[in-house]
Formats: sequence, structure tokens, C-alpha cells
Amino acid sequence: MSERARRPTVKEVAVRAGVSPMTVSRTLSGGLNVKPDVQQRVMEAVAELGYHRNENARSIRPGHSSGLIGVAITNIANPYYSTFALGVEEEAALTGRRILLGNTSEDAAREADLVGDFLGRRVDGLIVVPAGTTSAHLAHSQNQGVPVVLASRRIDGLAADSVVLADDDGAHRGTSSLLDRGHTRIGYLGNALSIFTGGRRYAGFVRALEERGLTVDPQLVATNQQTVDQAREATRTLLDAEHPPTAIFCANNRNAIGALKEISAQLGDGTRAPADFPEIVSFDDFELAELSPVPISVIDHDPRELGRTAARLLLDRLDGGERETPPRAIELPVSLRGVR
Amino acid sequence: MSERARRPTVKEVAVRAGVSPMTVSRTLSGGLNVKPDVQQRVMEAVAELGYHRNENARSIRPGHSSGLIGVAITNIANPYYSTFALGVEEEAALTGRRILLGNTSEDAAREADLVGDFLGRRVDGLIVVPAGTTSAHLAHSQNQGVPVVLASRRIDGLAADSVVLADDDGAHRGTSSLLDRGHTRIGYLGNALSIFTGGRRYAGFVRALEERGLTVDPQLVATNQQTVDQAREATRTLLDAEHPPTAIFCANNRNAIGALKEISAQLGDGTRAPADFPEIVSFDDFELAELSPVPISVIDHDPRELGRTAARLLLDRLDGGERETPPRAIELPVSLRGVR
DNA sequence: CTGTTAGCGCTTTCAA
DNA sequence: TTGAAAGCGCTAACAG
Repeated sequence: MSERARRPTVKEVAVRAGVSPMTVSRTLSGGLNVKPDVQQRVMEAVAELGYHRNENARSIRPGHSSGLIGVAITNIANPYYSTFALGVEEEAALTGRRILLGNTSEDAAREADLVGDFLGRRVDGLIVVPAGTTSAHLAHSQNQGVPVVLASRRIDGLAADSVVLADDDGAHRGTSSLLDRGHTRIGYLGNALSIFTGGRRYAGFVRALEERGLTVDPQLVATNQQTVDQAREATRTLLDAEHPPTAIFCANNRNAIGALKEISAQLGDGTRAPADFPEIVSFDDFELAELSPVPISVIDHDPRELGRTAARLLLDRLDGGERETPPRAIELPVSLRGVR
Repeated sequence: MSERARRPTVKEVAVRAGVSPMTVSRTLSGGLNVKPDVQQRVMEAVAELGYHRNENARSIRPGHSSGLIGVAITNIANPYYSTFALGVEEEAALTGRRILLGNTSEDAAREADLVGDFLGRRVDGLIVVPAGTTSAHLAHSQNQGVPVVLASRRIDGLAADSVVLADDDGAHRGTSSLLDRGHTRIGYLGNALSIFTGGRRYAGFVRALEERGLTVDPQLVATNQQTVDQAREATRTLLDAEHPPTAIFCANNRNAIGALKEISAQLGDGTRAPADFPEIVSFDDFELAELSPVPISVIDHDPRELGRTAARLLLDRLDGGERETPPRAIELPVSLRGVR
């Protein structure tokens, strides 16, 4: 590809500038105690050779860190998480740090692998949307002085900083708003109850019903949809039931979108009107919710801010005085918003 | 956070296992020429200490590489690019490599910074959705033996592998389909023509019109929308014109979504029917397109596959025999699909 | 089968 | 203001 397919080192820069490697190093770290004209020469050599300090070599020296933050996400392709990642990236970039990104596909074993790999790469810290409920790998990271921040989901028994949403409150308010509008048969579509958000949102849903003296009809509850297609399938089952719900609470955007797709498809045959279909409440806003053929409200929150907050918690531990403080558990508020 | 906030090294593992560092190293690299029982002891020490090889230290040794791929994307939060990133991540993970992710926000200077940083971290290669038309930083990367793959957009004058979409063909087919249905006043919403995809898609649009003896009406063309809100604004202008278009070609999902949002909002006042609004063709499929109040077709393609292809091109250079072959330019086909 | 030596690229410490 | 030495964690190459 080129005559010189090697990356220059301090030594080469030094030779070219006619100085010692130390002078190059000093110049590159601010130029303290280096004569201006020498600095000049060094910088020229750097430019001519296209030299970049080897950060990996630097990071193995005592005291130095890698400037890397490991981010383990369950599904990068979900706009919610990718926006989250953007928030992390932005905040990390402010401190000159970079993001090492890994996708866990909601698989705890993969997550553990990933964390091990991240530790091997000497990340300064970890931001994790945990896929499982085991925390050995994360506790291990902390034991080695690599702080962990949990985002969106917490893990019982792991003393780590965390940012989560007001899942219970949001689900409660969303469900209550449906009850206020007179609904009594309310369906529930969500991810597994064993997942932190799944369990909490379901709890809020149930609490709202029980406050009004209603009990949950198991026929109307489906809680294992991870993808839009699965959600759509579950919606079909709900709609085809003998007594279909008049409203559906969707615990996340995957499920809400699946529901809308199914409703829209069934409307397509022209035999029924939008009023024949349940109204929707979705935990998570999403693009084009306003095109819904049925009334929809969303429990809104800002994934980017979630990412920023997670990053700030971590950076506090790394750069701030928060080395040894007890874990902080932040719960970000959500807001209920009628979309149509 | 813990008593032992230090990361163990080979040496400590060696001491604990009662062997030399070399034996630890050998055991960890497959155990060739190490007695099984010694391996056993080493692995126990590794587990007890929670040891992870320092990849940064390994990577500075001659011949060894960092196992990192730098990915520079213009906007991670765009579902299109995050799905692209997923494709890259998946393919990279197959070779044990990780993704170093940076967001350029469509800013060429930031991209150059990012690339410099990536080189400093000794990435094995770079996958870039270029934000600008300058390529010095990328050529520089290649000169140092760090291959570059361009995705979605190419840069004139840079001899690098690339995967792009059949932009011209897709836009041509989409526009032609509108013409086939009798439209003659077709609006155009897109990103800047100076952006690779923007220019190519516009060219396909124009070509389709000209083939039918039509010329472009500048009043109906808006080409500087980067965000959904900007697209919505541009749509309003188009719809409010004296002779609004009867169809709109949207050059990407941001613009299509903005158009749908504006149309949906204007429908909300109840004074007009869907038939009063233009039909849409969108380059890029997107979630919930089928909820469109007006007929819509999409020019469909798979961003995940784009990511995978980009990664494969890069990995070929890294692991395969493709070190010195001339650049390969791949153009992925797209398909026109009526959504509603 | 195992250990010693040396050196990757860099920078802290010490000496000049 | 500059340089030489030493060592960060790791592992080829060479002994044994």
C-alpha cells in the first residue's frame, strides 16, 4: 500500500529531530523544560513522519491508564440503546476517553466474556446494561479497581453505581391513565419479568390495577417478547382472544411497535375501524408514534441523558474524588405524554 | 472499593503457581510444552487472582496487534448507522476483535481527530463513514499500514476499499415508479448534495425525470436537511407552495420521517384528506413506515449487511491474503418495495 | 518441559 | 535544558 508500512516510534522521531527520545516525549507532553526551537524541530519531525504516540505502550507504565471505557449493551441496533451509547460517547469524549463497544445480545455469558476482554484491554471503567442477574464478573472488575456503572438495570447484591428509570412509577402512571379513561380490560406486553426493567414495569402495572380493586387477568399478559416480531405475534394472540383487551400497556418500544404493526395490519383488511382496537400506552417514546391508528400515550424519557448520566457517574469515580464513596443509585424521572 | 485494587500481572500469577512467568505465558497461549499438572496449577492461580492478560502490553510486542478496529460513524443515534455498527461488531467479534467507536457528528475535523486517536491506540484497521471529502488523515493511516474501509460513502482520490449502496440506481427506480404512476410534480428532500450519498441519489432522481423529458423544478427541491426537524420544516415549505408536489422523493430516512410527521400533523386539523397529500418514496426503510397516512414505497437495503461487508473487506486485508491487492469497490444492491 | 535474557515503545527518575 | 538508565507487562529466542 505504501513504501513505509511501519508506524514510527519516538526513537525515529528523535533521530530525525536530532534529539533524544526523552526530548520528544517531553515535547509531546506539553514541552516543559524544552527549548522552543527544539520543540519546533521535534514537532516538524512528528508531522513529517506522521507520528502518533503509542497509547498502548503508554498505558502499561505505572499510573497511566488506557483512556478506554468499556460499554456492554444488550442490543446496539435498538435505537434506544444506540442513543444511550451516543450519550456515553459524548460525555467520555469530553475527557478524551474512547468507547470500547460490545453487544451482548441479552446473553449473560457473552457479557462475562466481554467484560473479561475489556479488563484485558485495561479499560478505566465499565458501563453495562446487564443481561443477567449474576454479577461475579462485575464484582471482579471492581475488585481490580475498575469501577462499574449499571445502566437501565440494576443487579441485586452488586454494590455499584447505577442509573435506572422510574420504571415502577412510569408504568403505574401509564396504567392509571388508562384506568382513568374507563378501561378495565388492559393487556400487558413486555419483556421477561426476570429482566430488571421487565419486573419493575410489570409491578407498576399490577399496582395500578390493584389500587382500583382490579386483578390481573393472566390471559391478557404476555411477557417474553424480545423482538418486534415476537411482540407482534403476542399482540395477535391478544387481539384474537375471546374477550380482547380495550387497551394495552407496552413495557418497551419493541413491544409497542410490534403492537402497532399488528393493529395496522389487521386494519388493512378494512373490516374493522380503529375504534375496534385497543388504545396503547408505551413505556419508551419512539419515532413516528404519532402515526398510530389508535390513541397512544408514551412514557417518555431520554436515553441520551441516561447515557450521559452513566458516564458522569463513572467519570466521577475515575477523575473526581469519588473513589471510595458508597454506590449511588440514580433514578431518572419519566413523563407521561399523550401522543394521539 | 476492595482491599486489592490492583490488577495482577504474570509475575504474581507465576509466584502463586510456583513457576516462572514464561510458564504462565505459555499456559495461557495454549499450553504447548507445559506439563498438564503445571498448567492446572497455573490456571488455578489465574482464577484465584482473577488475572487477565494485559492486551496493551501484548500489543506492543513486535508482530502482535491490538485486535481493535476503529469505527468512525457520523451519527450513532441514527438507527441506520447503529445497525451498521452492529454488523461491524458481529463480524469483528468472530475474529476476537473489538470495536472502538467514535461519533463524528458529520464533522470532518472531529473525524480527523478521531482517526489520529485511533492510530495512537494502534487499531488494526479503520472503518469510516466519511464526514467530509478530505482524505489526508485516511491516506496517512494507510501509509502506516493501517487499512481503511469506507462505508456508505466514498472519497474521490482515496484508494481504499469501499462498500456503498446502489444510490443512483435506487433513486432512479424509486423516482421512475412515481413517474409510472403519473406523477409529474415530484418533490425532493435530501441531505446536502456535497455528501456522497446526497449527490448520487439526487443524480438518480434527476436522471429519472430527464428520461421522461421532465426537468427539475428547483422550487420542489430541498437538499440541506440533516435532521428530522429540518426535514419537517422543509416539507412544510413544500406543502405550502402554490403548486405543491403530488409526490415526494426522500433521499434518506431522516427526510422521509420528517415528511411523514409534517403530513400527519397537517392531517390532524381535519380539513384535508390523505389524498390531498403527496405520496412518498423513501430511500431507506424505517420502522413503522407502514403506518404512513399516504402511500409510501421504500428503497430497501440492509445496514447490518453493509456493516458486515465493510468488516469483511477489512478483515480480508488483515487476516487474508489481501494485503496489497488494489482497492475493491463494492456496491450493494437495493430493492424497491411498496409498503402501503 | 522449564527458565533466563532481552526488548517491544514509552516515560519516571536521576544525573549532567 | 537535556540525556541515560531502568522498568512497566509481556513473550520470542535461546539455553538448559
